[in-house]
Amino acid sequence: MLQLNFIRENKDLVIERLGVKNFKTAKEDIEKVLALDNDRKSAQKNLDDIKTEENKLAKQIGGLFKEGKKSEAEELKQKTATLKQEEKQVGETLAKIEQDIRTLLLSIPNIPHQSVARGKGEEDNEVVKMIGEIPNLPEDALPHWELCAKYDIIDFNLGNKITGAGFPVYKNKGAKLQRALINFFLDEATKDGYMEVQPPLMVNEQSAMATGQLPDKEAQMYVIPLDKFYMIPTAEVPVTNIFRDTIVEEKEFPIRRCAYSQCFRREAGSYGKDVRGLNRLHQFDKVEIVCIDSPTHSYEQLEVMKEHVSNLLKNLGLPFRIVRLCGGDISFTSALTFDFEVFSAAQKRWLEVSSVSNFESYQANRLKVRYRDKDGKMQLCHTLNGSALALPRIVAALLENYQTKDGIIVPECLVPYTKFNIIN
RNA sequence: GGAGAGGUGGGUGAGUGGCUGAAACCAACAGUUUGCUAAACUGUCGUACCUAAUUACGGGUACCGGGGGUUCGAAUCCCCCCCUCUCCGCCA
Repeated sequence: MLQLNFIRENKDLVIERLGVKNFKTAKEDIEKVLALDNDRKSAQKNLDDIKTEENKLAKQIGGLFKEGKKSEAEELKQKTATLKQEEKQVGETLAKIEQDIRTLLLSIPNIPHQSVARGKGEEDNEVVKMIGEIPNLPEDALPHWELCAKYDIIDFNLGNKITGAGFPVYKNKGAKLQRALINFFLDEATKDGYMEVQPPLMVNEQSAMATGQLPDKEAQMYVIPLDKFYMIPTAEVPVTNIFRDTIVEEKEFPIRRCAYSQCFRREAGSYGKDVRGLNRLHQFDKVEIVCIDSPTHSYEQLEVMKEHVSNLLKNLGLPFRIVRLCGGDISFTSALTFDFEVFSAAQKRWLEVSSVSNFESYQANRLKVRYRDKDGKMQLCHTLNGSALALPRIVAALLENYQTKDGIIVPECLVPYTKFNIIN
């Protein structure tokens, strides 16, 4: 969430920038939260004064008891009764105000970076780069779901039986290809300085809150009701939460982590061609990279991460484009996001395979990840993350783009991992 | 799942109702000493919020796993929850 002090000092900017995100109630909400904060301050002062008085009296009473002046002590005790009542009242008022502030702050999205343009949605995103050649496939080229059946490498019907739609079973070379991609991505991330971690696949409420999945995206997660756990929609959640409530050293920057995890998403409201085959699944594999750095260096890190993702796609030989998300499409918690989309040549569609974002201090404020700056002051860190990469759509593009009449050619960089160079 | 023990500042660890925001030690930082290193000595050494002030000397409040209670007063007593350890049970 946004820092209240920042909002107070940059009120107009915040309102203007929230407008870019099409956040309708920006002006009211910001004014309301500042008004509530003023109320909070006076209530706080009030409460502190009452407590000061109580503390003084308590000391006096203690002293009187020691001197054996019982009756005087009893007299003072009477005085504390009214104070305690006041304290209770003011305390309740304060607690309510604080709760209101928190609820309101949680409902206000992050403000977008200066480079983020206004826009309604996907259609207003800006393509900033396009790399690679779009392959010329013959007219009878098959979409990946048909290739999966033809070579018996991914079985959607089997998954339907075992669990339901969106939970495919990978078989034979399909399963091996998955494993190869995961290892390739992890090795590349390690080479670029990301320490590998294996996080839990379920998280508690606090973790989901800290990275911003809760409260507003609860419907996108699978919930384990008995234990109040959430299946992770991305490794971003557990990996970023590694740093929750910690103070890191400036000399540790940039902190880089990578993790392979399976991701679980309910994808409520998706339909049609979007969910065909591997295009949108409820369970999928992904390697995630996470970075934590100081506010002065976070945007450099964003570039470094974009470079990492670009290199992966270049190695795989997939044509891709980098898209800067507009205000209408960027996520609630992000300040700046670049999507990477590969061209899936048989479907003739661009598929999002990575999303690289700088959250600035928005997540860090909930996470309480801080560092001490040069003046010894506590500062919130900036957090960033990106997919590197999400598997299913990569697989879809690989299958479609590399299909030949003899089978599907495996890109060179993967052969050391798959130990085969064609799927037939 | 059952029984017991325990959770204190960056770390170790003292503290069972007021003199404890918290001893001591270690680490860290600054300084003195020194040809250099080490040692020794001196000082600093939590966070958040409120308030005063305004670029610097303050005052107050809260926080000893989390929440609630008893009390004039709680790290200390009581209740609930979470976590860790030991033993038993179960199990990959």
